[in-house]
Formats: sequence, structure tokens, C-alpha cells
Amino acid sequence: MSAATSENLDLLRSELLAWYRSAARDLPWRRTRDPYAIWISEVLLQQTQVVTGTAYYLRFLEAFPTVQDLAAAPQQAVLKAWEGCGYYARARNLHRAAQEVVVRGMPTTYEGWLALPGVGPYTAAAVASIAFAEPRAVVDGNVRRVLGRLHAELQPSSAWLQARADALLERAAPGDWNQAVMELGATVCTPKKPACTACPLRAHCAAYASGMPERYPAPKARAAVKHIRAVALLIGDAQRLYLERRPENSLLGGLLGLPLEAVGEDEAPEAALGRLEARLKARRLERLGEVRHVFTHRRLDLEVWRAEADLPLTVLEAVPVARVDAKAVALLRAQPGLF
DNA sequence: AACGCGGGGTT
DNA sequence: AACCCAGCGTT
Repeated sequence: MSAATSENLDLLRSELLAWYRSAARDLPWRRTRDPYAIWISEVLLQQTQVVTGTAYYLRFLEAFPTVQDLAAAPQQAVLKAWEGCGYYARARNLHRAAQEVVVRGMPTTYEGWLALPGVGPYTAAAVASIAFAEPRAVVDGNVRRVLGRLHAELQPSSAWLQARADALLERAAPGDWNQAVMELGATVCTPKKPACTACPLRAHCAAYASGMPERYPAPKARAAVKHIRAVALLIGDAQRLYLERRPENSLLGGLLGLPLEAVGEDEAPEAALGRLEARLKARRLERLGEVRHVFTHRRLDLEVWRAEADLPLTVLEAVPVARVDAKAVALLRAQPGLF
């Protein structure tokens, strides 16, 4: 009954592939063989669910149909196309990588892809297998769950996972195989209430045999969400605002956004507000309100003030703006009698 | 090895 | 509110 017995491997592979070929969702990146398009899809889907990533994929490819288009675009335009999708370092790395590809040519191997910025083991294996039929096993969150359950492993290490994935890989059809395992994890072998009765692998699955498939693998421990406070100044109006580039290695680093000042532990917001005014030579007008925004790893309570200062304004529509900034700007539009 | 990173979906 | 999502780069 275990997937570890080698006599079952051929059967397991053919059963999963047959299931995939009949049950696979019709996703846009499965309708192309263009390595560029497949690469874009894989980067977009890093820590982003398929349903969300699909819209961005179509929008991004429309804006930048070829790697030459992407390489030639200003970084600002690339970030604009990425707006709202999060993890903006992905967009910056993608842009840099496109410029490398235009100079040196598109990689055709796992090692070649791995050398590009923003391409790690997962993405390199995905592109190499799907676009170039190289036998490389992917390991992502879906694969982790499927393999963890197949072997009833509570805490699969990344080395263990890669070894199991390598051993299972259908080398004759690596692209379909990799997608098949992920598809199973996304649609059948789900985190909660897995649809084991619909699973082509249940006869091989140790977690299913245990009667409690949901227990495998155990949830990863997560860091507690930190609560932080900051003040922001809105200088300008809802169309044109003063924005500054946040330092790299900070929250929303490298992105244009409202000028912010962190409120220290045991500090009054007033103190941070004073620092912000001094730095920008700005004068506060009125307090517009407070915005609460939850990131993955922290919760930001942002006190928003309208202010005046002699600073260059940016047309908001032309630049990418993170959600938390958009929320703050929305306070302007909600303010009665201002405009 | 652990942490930081954004937003959104599901339960 | 907890947990997860077609991870990667930095430290």
C-alpha cells in the first residue's frame, strides 16, 4: 500500500497522469509553449493562488508580450502592471532577468534558469520541465502536502521532499507530471477536507490509510504578527500627491508611497508627526483618520494627516501604489467639504 | 536555518 | 483568526 514500494511506482505514475490529462483545469499558461509566457506564469504564481494569478498573467502579458518588450520597459511601468499583486521584488527581479535574457539569450536548462534573479529551485524546475521537457521535479506547497500525505510524514524536510519528488518524477513527461502533482494538491488533496474519494492515488496513500489524512503534514509554525504604528502625510489631493521612494530593505521597500514615519514603542504619534514635518518642511492641516492594514507578518496602524508643503507632486494614476497607501488616499475622498 | 516580504482566498 | 497559496533573497 505504500508509495515507497517500487513495484507500485509505475502504476501510481500512470494513474496520476491519466487523471491529470482528463481533469486538468484549463489555465491560460497551459495553452502556450512560449518559455517566456510560462516563466511569467511561474513567477506570478509564487505564493499567489491560481485564481488570483490568472488575472495578473493576462494583464502582464498584454502589457509585455515578449521578453524584449519587458526588458525595454521602464521599471515603473513593470511595477505598475504588478500593482496589487504584492511581493514587488518579484517584478523588479523579473525586469532585471528579462534584460539579462535579451543580452545573453533565453536559458534552456535548469541551471541556466536558476542563475537568473528571482528564479529559485521551484521556478527553475518548473520552467525547465514544462517548457524544455527537462526531468526536474518541482517542490512547492502542493507537492509538500501531496508527498507528506502519500508517506504520512508529519514534518517533511525540504531535502526529504526533494528526494521523494525526484524518485517519483515521470521522466518521460516531466512537465505534465509536475503539473499533475500540483494540480492534485490544489484541487483534490487540499489542506482542509481533502476529497480522498476522488483521488487517483488513495490506494497508495498512507495518510488515507491512517483515516486522518488532514493531519499530514503538520502545519508550519508561524511568527506572531507584530503590531506597528506610523503616521503618514497626504500632501496634495486625491489625484496628485507627494510620494517618496521608500528605502530598500524596509516595508514596501523600493516602492513609491506616502511619506511615513514610524511611531516608536511608548511614543506618542505626535512625536513622529513632528519628525515628518521637520524632514519635509511640511505643515499639518488636519487629521484625516486612521487606516489599519494587515500584511502577512505585521499589522500597521497608520494615522493619516493632510499637510501642505512645497514639494513636487506625482500623478497617482501613473505610478504603482501599494494597497495601504491607496487606503490612506481614500480618506481624502471620504472627507466632506474638501473637494 | 530563519526571517522578511503583500495580498487574497478558504475555513 | 488561523492557515494557506504553483517561493525567493538576504542575513
